[in-house]
Amino acid sequence: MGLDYNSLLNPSQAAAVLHTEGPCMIIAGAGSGKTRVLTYRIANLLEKQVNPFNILALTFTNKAAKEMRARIEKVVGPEAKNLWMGTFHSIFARILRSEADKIGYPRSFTIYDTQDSKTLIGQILKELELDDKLYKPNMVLGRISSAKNKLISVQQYLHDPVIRQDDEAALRPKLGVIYQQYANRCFKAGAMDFDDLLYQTNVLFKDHPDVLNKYQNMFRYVMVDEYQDTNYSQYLIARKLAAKERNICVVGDDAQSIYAFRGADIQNILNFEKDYPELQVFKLEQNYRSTKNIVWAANSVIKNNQAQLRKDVFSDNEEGPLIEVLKAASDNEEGKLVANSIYEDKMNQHLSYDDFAILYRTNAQSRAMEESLRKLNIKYKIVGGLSFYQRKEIKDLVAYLRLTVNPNDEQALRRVINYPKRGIGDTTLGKLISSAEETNHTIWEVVSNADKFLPTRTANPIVDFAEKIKAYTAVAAKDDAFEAAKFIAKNSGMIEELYADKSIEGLSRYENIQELLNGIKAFVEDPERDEKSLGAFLQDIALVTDADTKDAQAEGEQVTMMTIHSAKGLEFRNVYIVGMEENLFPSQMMITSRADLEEERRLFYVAITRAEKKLTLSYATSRYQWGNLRSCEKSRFLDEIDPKFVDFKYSAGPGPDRAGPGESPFGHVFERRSNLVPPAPRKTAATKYVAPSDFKPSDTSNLREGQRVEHPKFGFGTVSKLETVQGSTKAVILFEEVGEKTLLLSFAKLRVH
DNA sequence: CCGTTCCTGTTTTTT
DNA sequence: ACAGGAACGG
Repeated sequence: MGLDYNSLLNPSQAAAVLHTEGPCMIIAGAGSGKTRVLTYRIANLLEKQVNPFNILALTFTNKAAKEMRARIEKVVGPEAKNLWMGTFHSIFARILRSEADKIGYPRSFTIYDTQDSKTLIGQILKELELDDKLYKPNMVLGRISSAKNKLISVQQYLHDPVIRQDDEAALRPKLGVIYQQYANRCFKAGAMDFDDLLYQTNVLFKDHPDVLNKYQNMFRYVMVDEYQDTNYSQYLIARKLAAKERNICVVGDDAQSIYAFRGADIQNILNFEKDYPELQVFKLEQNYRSTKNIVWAANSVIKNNQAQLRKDVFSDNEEGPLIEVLKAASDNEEGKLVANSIYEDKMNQHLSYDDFAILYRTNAQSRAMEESLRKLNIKYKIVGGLSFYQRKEIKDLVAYLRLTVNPNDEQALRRVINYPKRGIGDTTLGKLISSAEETNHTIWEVVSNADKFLPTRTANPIVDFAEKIKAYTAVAAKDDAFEAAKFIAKNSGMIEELYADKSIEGLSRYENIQELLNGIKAFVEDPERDEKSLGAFLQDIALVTDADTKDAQAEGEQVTMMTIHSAKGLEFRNVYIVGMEENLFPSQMMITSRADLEEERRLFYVAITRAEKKLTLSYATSRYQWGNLRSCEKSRFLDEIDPKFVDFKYSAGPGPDRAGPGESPFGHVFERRSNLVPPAPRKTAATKYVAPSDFKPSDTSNLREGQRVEHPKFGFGTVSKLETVQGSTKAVILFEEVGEKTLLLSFAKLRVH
């Protein structure tokens, strides 16, 4: 065919595409045609008669992989189907599956999702009788996860003096023991968590050079997308695979690194330069996506970060409108302003709702937006949040399927051993578990031989259950995934149970099960799948996220709503970034260290650069949080945008607010004084105290006993006692609603009346 | 063993 | 506000 890359691409893009042999790094600014370059680069390799089976392309999401494969197919035809393309997790899950026996796992190992992991950790904490105030499953899992991502084994963890000191200093000396237990239990259950998929791949490659050799010969060309978001474990896999041919190409943008919390390490970019001194670097700096104003605004924000590679992103597009900033009195009003703005822009400029996206920092923010959009009859879809596969009824059926494929799967077994109810309660389960511990058997071994461990009376239902599962396993061995799942759904009694529930929720649960079965049917009927077993299906869905599925079933025009994290790699004509407030964006958890704050700023940069034509930012001066109203300050990030590119629009209030960004650091103080902006309605003002949005603490240094004060949380009260100990003053205050409280004046926010 | 009520923590992001 | 877990009574 002979593609003329020089006419299809700009000079730096073309250079990156034409470089095929040896290591290369492409620094790709936002909107600089990165996917285009990757697509043509692969097309170029195929044109040079490289076998598609010899090309490995690792992407960040399944969706990105799917998209790229489709684009390559358009250029080179059906050959594209044979490329190895997918996320690190899905590609190496597939490889681990075929090599499982070499590292002692069953071929049909289960993949534990985050919930499974947390539940298991909770169980271990209970068994070890540890204080769950000190050891929070979330935090423990985070610690284990980061150890695995740095390839620290259980043994290393237990013996490393630095780690031990850290844990002891944090008053959590048992973390190593928990890690050990957790790893043991996963192994016994034939289960890997997300991090294991990478960790065990490293183990496999390290302990079995012959296996590594096989894949080195297979993947003669390795490409890694979103390289700035890889962790050490991923970095090492890529490096090992490419060690022989050294044909490795990584693509990334340090300014868009937003997954440090998950172990991503910018260090990997620097490591890369050390590992491959002969490295060729290509910089893509022209942004084709956004208007000049958007690109300039984004640049002015990211300039505030210290840690970054030098890069000059520019745009030759039109200048476009200024960045609009909306100020609202409450989260609900923010929703209204955004919904109205979307409606107006759509009508005035004849756009489709598909052209709009609303981005936020946390999933919880979607609610206020949803309500406002519904009121204006604007259709929307939410990407992310809890996915289809996280619904209770789906997890229940999937647990049956998992158990069928891998009876040792402890979390699946616990989930369904008494669902539908069959008289196996907590006490019995407890006995089963302790029997398993004592006799060093897996729980399944005890369950399937329950009559040997328990009196007949309690053993009977358990034996029946085990027989059922064995029967399912037999069915799954000879039938495809759909036939097996259909049989299991019926035979387990789940269908019957859900069908009997005629409530609205019950109906939807029933429909969800049908939908899952339909999904399995589609999986089995897909002509491009070579394996149609239940095990293959489970492997597939374990790594599918909501962001991957939802988009496929796009129905009509819809506004898209999602977190900024899930918006990565996407683009929309008009973008709204909502909740631009201190402690929300940047998140409260991220403002204590410079590195964290810089990651938040990169996140803001990612958000800004999603927009093609128009960007709107919004914030609210008060917001419901945990059921009560809090007042909020506007985000420091708003002040970081060069004011030249910003147009401030306020919803209401005393004319234009003159305290523009950058001009007055005290802007918000004046804003709060305006009583013309009413706070959101206080529904329960009579019974429950709500802090007014203009609450401002007074100076309490002259506080006297008997004075009446107001507290943002406790409401009104009277000072009954004051005492000073070691320079700090304590006040005992009798509140009208919550009774007596002792507060430290230096911390308490009090308003004197 | 099962169902109810009460209490708790949750909201940072995801493969 | 809300869900999920613990505690308690039947």
